[in-house]
Amino acid sequence: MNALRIGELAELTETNNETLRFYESKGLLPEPRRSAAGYRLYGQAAVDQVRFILRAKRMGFSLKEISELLSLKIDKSESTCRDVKDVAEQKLEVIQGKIDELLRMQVALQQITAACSGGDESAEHCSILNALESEARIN
Amino acid sequence: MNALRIGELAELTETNNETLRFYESKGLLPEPRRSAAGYRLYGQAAVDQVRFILRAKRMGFSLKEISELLSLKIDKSESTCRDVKDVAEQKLEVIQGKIDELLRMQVALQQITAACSGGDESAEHCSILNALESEARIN
DNA sequence: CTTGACCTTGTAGTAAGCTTTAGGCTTTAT
DNA sequence: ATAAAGCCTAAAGCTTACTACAAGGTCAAG
Repeated sequence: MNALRIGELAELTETNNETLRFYESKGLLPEPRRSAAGYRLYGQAAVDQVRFILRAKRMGFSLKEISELLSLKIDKSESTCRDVKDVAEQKLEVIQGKIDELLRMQVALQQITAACSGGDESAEHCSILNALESEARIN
Repeated sequence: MNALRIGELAELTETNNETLRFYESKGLLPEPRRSAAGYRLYGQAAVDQVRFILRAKRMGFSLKEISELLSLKIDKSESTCRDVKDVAEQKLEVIQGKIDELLRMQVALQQITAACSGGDESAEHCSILNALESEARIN
């Protein structure tokens, strides 16, 4: 018997009932079959699909993008490998841009914190504040 | 006379009037002086501060985090050099965490896109979809 | 002296991604 | 048998970061 109720699915996938119902309402999860009492009953496919959604989310895909990915998955035979790769490569570019900017800010902050004594004296002349205040470009 | 009106500040910083007023309302920008008619008038400091905000935002800091960064700048005499350095170091940790997370996402996506032919064939066997679908941990 | 661009305030709307609340059945454990 | 735990729906609420009115005042050009 592998019929899961929503709470069990939630636990297995480390989400919660409300989020699962929300995903269903957004079309990210198909409407499951119901018990006599109207309880949602899920099988393994639902577990897989929720995990798919969560993995994609961790990759930085929005729910909208995920439903695009899911429709590629469903339409498998309709879409090409190229379609799928394009979506992923676009994501990679965005990620690279964010990394670059963070690295630049990191270097800048490291430089100014290195120049700071970090002592008990008033921050009046603290080099970090001076650096943030001044025109001195941080990147 | 380097007094800028809000539209000029917006243009210089590539934002818009509404966003600048919104930032002011959130305390990210100080209340500027006003002309006789009540128009906001800004100087160079405002240009710098808006650019600071936008840079920090591009780095992935939320507006709330940015206002913390800015408060370092403002509380000068209240705090010691150490206080300031502590906050800056905390921010560095946040930055490092974001970088790490993005790097993990990047590696995972690179691996699966590398394995994908990206060709015109049906996505039936696309390795990206398989990777996302399968139990196989991507990160 | 009026047209149009630009400014003011305040309020409301938007989008994403949930979370909470309310009121009411169902199932399970004691 | 009854109470706790779990499920149901519908709708409202929340947070972030804007964006868009509405109704009006100001200013430079022609």
